[in-house]
Amino acid sequence: MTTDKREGPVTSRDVARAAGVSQSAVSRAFARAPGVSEPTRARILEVAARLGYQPNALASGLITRKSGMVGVVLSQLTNPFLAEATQCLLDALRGSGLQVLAFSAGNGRDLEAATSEFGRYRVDGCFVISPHLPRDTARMYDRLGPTVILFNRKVPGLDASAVCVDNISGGRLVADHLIGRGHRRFGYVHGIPGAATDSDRFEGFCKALADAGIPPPVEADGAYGYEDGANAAHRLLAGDDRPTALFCADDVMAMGAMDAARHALGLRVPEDVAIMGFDDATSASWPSYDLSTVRQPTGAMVTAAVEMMAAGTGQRPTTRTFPSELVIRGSA
Amino acid sequence: MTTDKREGPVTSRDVARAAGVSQSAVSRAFARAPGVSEPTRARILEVAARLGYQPNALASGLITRKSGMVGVVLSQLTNPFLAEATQCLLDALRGSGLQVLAFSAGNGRDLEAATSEFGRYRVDGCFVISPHLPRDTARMYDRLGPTVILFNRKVPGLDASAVCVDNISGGRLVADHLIGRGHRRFGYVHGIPGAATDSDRFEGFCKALADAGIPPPVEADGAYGYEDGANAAHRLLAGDDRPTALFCADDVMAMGAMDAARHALGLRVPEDVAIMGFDDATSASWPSYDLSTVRQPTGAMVTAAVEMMAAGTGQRPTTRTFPSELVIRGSA
DNA sequence: TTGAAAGCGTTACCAC
DNA sequence: GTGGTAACGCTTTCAA
Repeated sequence: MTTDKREGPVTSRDVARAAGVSQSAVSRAFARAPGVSEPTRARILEVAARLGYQPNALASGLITRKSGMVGVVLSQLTNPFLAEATQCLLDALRGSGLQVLAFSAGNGRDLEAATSEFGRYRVDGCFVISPHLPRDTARMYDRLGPTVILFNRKVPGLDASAVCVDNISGGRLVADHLIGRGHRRFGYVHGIPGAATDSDRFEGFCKALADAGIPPPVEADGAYGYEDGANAAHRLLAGDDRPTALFCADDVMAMGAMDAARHALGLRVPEDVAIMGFDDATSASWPSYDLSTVRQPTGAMVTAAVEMMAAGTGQRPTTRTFPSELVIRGSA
Repeated sequence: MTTDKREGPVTSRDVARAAGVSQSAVSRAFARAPGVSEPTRARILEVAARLGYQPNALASGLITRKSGMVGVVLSQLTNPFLAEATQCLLDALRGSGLQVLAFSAGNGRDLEAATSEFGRYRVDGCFVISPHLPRDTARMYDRLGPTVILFNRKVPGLDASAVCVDNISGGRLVADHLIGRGHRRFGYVHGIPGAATDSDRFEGFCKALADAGIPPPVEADGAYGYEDGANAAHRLLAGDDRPTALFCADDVMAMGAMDAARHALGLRVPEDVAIMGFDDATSASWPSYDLSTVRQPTGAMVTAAVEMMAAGTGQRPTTRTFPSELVIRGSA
């Protein structure tokens, strides 16, 4: 009837008083713990619902030393593949009952800041979906304690778990396909310098070229952005003896390159120049681009990542590598 | 030298012991609070750094009744505009020192779940970037307590703050432009049913048509996805007396419609059919689409949203509406 | 099955 | 300026 004098959210004590039981009983009722009879639990739950009681996750996290949150370092949501992967991870996490402390990291320094914040909030683990991953991240693992899982990034010297696609063989796949189509002069558009996603794809690509006795590709810098691909295409395709095929380290750059080739340079794709990307972002399949690319099995990777997290801290750090799959469309 | 017996993270007591001060002193040193001399603070900070101490945010949140976190309901990261807005919001929040508890909501029910989780974690406020926003959300505000800010969604009956673009005048802008270009037969592709973003744009569009004495558009259903736009184009542009101009409730559907028109139906854009979207997602400017659209001032909207959050709970709920701006490109 | 009591790691209010 | 001490709201023994 009369509202209590207490201000702020209702506590388990309030519920206890109203239900005529002890505070511990309320706690047990909500924890689904034994030690409370079914009738009392029912009454407690009912009273709690009437009062609008919600257990304070901060308090329970404090005492159990488990916050119930996992950190997620995300970045470049403007990149469709990264956005898709992030969405997929968040959805998968929903099912595990863990809350997500999100941290947007634009660069390496942000990643440091992320570890610090995650530490303060005592996250139970953390995922990193970032192409920027400097070596210093090793310290992250040490300082953080809980399980760290890297998405799409394997760092050899680092004591953290990771899921990633086989970038090296992905690069080979592209080269082999292009060679099979008769191409002999190649260009490669780099992703973020130092990222394994870039260097491995490049390595696999070059190795396959070398194996076939073909000269290495001309290179252009990039950082996984649309403009990077467009600029690279301008530079690489301007000359007279231009490459007949371009491999871009990700789909977005490939789309930029295609647009530049077609609309700025007046070249036909794939007749004048073949272009391939990496990721198989959904927009790669749109007819305007119809981009040949290498698919990353995002769903399986995310599932594995969440499983590894669930397996917990006890595990030795492991890297699960997923096979990359060639997706042939019209651009090459 | 010797590691302490304590397991788990180091606490302020540990630091206090090691620095030869009281635990309260450590607290004050970290809170930048007065009541601790500069020399002692320096020593405390140094010892803390050596020990790797980080204040437990759960504990401080418990006592201050401020978790330092804001909830963000996000959805459809696969939609470039939503992804951009989300990224923008997260970055803006970074600057305010607030952590982000992210919740991915695919539909209305998820939104309910979000309020519950946000409640448990005692978030200091929350943002909702979701096109799915059922009426029930009114209860959200009541149950949550802290400031709620809706992004891109105004709900008349609801006691929550919101930032959004002027969707009605945006719809008018599109109609007027198209009419000026001589179009007289129109089609409209709907977004998520019931969303203000859809109904307002539709309303403005129809009103302007009516004002010019032009019959209302033929309509097609959609839900802001690429496929929706493509399907709609198929349906709307199949007949003989097809519309000469299509207005899609967002850019992604417009791109789907363009692709279908061009590649499946063999129509030229804009010669055979003009197509316009809404949002001005970055990919709208890519030459493959070169899409005429209505820009939402994302940056300004996000800034305003964060400001409103900073202003705090004391404020009366307000809605800030931003002007929409026509962006003319090649598709219309 | 139940309740009392001891923390969890902070902040805030006291005296000194 | 400094150090005790009482909360914050919960989980978890431990007796009854």
